[in-house]
Amino acid sequence: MELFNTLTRRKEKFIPGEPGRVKMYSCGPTTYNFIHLGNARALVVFDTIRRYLIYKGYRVTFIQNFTDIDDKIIKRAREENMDTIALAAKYVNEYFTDADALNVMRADVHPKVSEHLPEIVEMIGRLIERGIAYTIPEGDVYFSVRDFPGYGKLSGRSLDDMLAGARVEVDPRKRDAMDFALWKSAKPDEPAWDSPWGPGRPGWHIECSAMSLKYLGESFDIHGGGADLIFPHHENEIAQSEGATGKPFARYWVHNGFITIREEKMSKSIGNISLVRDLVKVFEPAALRSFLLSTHYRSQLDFDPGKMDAAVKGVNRLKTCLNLLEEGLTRADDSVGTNVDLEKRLEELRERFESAMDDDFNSALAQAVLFDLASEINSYLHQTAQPEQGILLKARTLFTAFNGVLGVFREENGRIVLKEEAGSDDLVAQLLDLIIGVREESRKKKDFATSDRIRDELKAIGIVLEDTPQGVRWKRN
RNA sequence: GGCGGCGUAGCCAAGUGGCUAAGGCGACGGUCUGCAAAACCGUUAUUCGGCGGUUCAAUUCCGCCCGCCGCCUCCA
Repeated sequence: MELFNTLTRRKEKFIPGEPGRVKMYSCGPTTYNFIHLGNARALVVFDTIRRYLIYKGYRVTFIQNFTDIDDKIIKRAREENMDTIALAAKYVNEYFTDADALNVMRADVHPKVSEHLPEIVEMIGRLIERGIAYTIPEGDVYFSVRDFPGYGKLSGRSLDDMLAGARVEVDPRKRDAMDFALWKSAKPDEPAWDSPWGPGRPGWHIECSAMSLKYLGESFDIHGGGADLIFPHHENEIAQSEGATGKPFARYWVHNGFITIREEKMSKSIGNISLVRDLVKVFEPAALRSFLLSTHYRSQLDFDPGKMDAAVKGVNRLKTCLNLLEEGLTRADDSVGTNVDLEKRLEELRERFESAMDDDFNSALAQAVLFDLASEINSYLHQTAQPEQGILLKARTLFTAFNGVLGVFREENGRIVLKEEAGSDDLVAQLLDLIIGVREESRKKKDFATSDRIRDELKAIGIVLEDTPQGVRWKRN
């Protein structure tokens, strides 16, 4: 298995620090709002990577933090006249609603900054002791980039380059313009925590260093996040962690590309931020997830409602296949001879899927294999009146295995579930049975005017009827 | 200014120094159907932005040019 490592800027063979075990950390959201499509991409990308590692048999420990202490939260809380912790807690809950909708697995631990102040303070103290952080009279603590030799190694730039291109006004209290805050002293009405340097709050970057250290140790395998985090966030994390422990931090750095909306950068000023909350009202999560995985994770991905059509249709094709497969199983026979040819092709599909994912998690190619599997299944079912049970079960197992990695469809007890919502289903089903029965009578009498009218009008309210040799099928559109 | 990416069929999107350039959507023809739908079968890039170079051979490597985009500031 190979993955692209931002640190070395090339694909590398993946060798975990401990055989059979993978420790990974991904930067989670700052909880001051609902998550948007860009957050969703990062979530889905790292969830898929994690799922594939599990598929490969690794024991994976996955940590994703919540930044629940932050300037943006303070600002938002003021606007809403809320307590910062309460506001952050609210959006942590909202986060789970959206992440669950996207079929993103929960992390093993979702640590919050607010619950790790002692660890953070401890780490800052260590950096001061080691002489790579310093305090100023106001109570702020800064990291001294000149005292950490490797600064810039992740983003591939030198301190001098950065200074030349710096656009921010330099705080004269810093020793170097690139020094960044580890601890910010509190202004009068800001939330504050005690520390040896006075009341204040942690800087943005130190939390990930402190929490990854606590849950994964000094060195771990994969650290991920959006490409925008490479600098300064991840660069600073490396400086803090390696500065404090003297050990190499994460071995592999994985970054996902950005999402644009209709070819435009997603930003507040353009006003084109797409919230997951709104998107799932329009598109089913399976289609969103399929869309997010239809491009390689490092590439930029353009979201356009029009482009979602292909994803929606594609997912429908997969769903139809799953339904045909289940139907095929009801008329399958276990006494028919084995289909050696198909069995061989299924095995080839598994190999193709794995080599796609082994190659820097090429989910676009992996999805193509899933579509090929659907074609194989449909084709077999089409040409076989009496399908063989064993091969169908194998095909279903394979489909489920692929889906288990891509996470397109929800699964319960190892089986894919397609029903999006329950509820009134029983009544709807009964009414439809009734209507379909009446329509069948018209069809028998060749009263096609009536039968077509029923079909057309059902279609208008979102119910599609399909007449098949196995009877009438209906589905919601 | 510094760093990086991209340009493959109508759209989205993989990919490879030489073997039929994946897959999805769309379109077209056929099978099935009372008609549809779904599914199946087939067609849809002699060609991979342009120009040069390396090579027996380049879409794939190198150079230049054109076009597009991202990061360098809070941001997934």
